[in-house]
Amino acid sequence: MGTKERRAREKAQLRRQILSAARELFVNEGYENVSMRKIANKIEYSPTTIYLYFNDKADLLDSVCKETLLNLLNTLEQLKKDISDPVEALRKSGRAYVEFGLKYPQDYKLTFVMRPQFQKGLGLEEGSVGEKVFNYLREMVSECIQQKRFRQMDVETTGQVLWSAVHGVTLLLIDFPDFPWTEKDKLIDAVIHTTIKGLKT
Amino acid sequence: MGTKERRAREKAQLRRQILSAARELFVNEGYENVSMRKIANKIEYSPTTIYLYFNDKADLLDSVCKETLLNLLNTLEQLKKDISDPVEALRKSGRAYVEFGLKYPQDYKLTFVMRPQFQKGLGLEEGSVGEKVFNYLREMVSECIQQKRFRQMDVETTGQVLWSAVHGVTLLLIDFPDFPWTEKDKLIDAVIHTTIKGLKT
DNA sequence: AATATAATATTAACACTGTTAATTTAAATG
DNA sequence: CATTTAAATTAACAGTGTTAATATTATATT
Repeated sequence: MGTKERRAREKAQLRRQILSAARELFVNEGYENVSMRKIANKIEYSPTTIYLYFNDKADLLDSVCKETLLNLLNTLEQLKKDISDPVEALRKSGRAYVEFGLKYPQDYKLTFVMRPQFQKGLGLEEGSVGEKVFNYLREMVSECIQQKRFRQMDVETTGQVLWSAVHGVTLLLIDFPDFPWTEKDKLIDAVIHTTIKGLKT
Repeated sequence: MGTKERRAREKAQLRRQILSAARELFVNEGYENVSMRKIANKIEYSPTTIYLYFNDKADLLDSVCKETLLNLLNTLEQLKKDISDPVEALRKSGRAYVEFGLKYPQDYKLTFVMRPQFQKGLGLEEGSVGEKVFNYLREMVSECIQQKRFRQMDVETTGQVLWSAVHGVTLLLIDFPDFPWTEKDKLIDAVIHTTIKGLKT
């Protein structure tokens, strides 16, 4: 009686196939310039088939973004293991965050800029992957404050300040590639260093 | 013989009319959701008339953004006059920048996020308004460094760090309005304060 | 094995989109 | 009034997201 399971597996597989085609197109050509028909062509199905697996184009975007966040979360949690000093861990995490954004610039913009524009519910709800990412940040910050390495500002605000800094530099580097930036690595380090210095006791 | 001038005036006026209709629609409904036909309806002309005044939709976006930048520049330069202390001026400018973004969130996103996506040339070229805005930042930062109020980092990097911080917090507040942010003013102050503290000697 | 049932995929259609080319209307000049 | 020039319009094209109705395929039942 494994037919049902097999069908479910097959369905899930096509779903993934659609998702990966969508991601590739979104990333390469931009969300706006990708049509359902293009995605359908890529997977060699009719356009309407997609609607059997996703509600609409925004839902497709949602699912792509969810994957991106999971990806980011994994990257960050890999990193935490090897570092004991909380400030150093935060520094490295900040770097990893920005580098992730620059490695997958379109994914990053899709997730943190486009998605909120199309899907009002911000994707940081209870239990969401987005929330997990922010919780990761919370924990690290909390550690720094508890160990009195940071001045006694509340965890939330401190975390949000850090997020602002890395989010800002990531987007600027993505959106204005032709701007005469300081050497990229130097700038990223300067942003993180400055912010952390500003947070210290 | 003033007919020629009158015609030119009329032409300029219609141009402005199109521009302001476009801005209003872009801002209220989002660039993507505004069609040329919608703009045309609003000004009670046929859609194709717009093409006599602008190359295409992206050009329209460009012109709207240029106005926004001019608006921002004015806001900032107003402010500079009344403040002698350069660090204080920078702090106030940062605040004004973020507040400008929050006051016209759609304009801000249009200018600093959407536009670069649609129009590759970043709008910060020689002589552009965008360049003027960044020059404003350069000058203030330069003052702070010369007066040894900031540590001796190069002006470019320092400016870019500041821009990252204010850009980041502005966009986060715009894009995730439902996130449990620290009280808004407190967060903005924290971002600016932290960054400036991190830059000090 | 043939048939009924359910799951899956497709075709056709709707009301839109940005943009171009050809045409009409209006204004200014001779 | 006639002619030239400028401005605005209509018609059209190829494309969009999405829905409803239809066809096809695979499973379950007799």
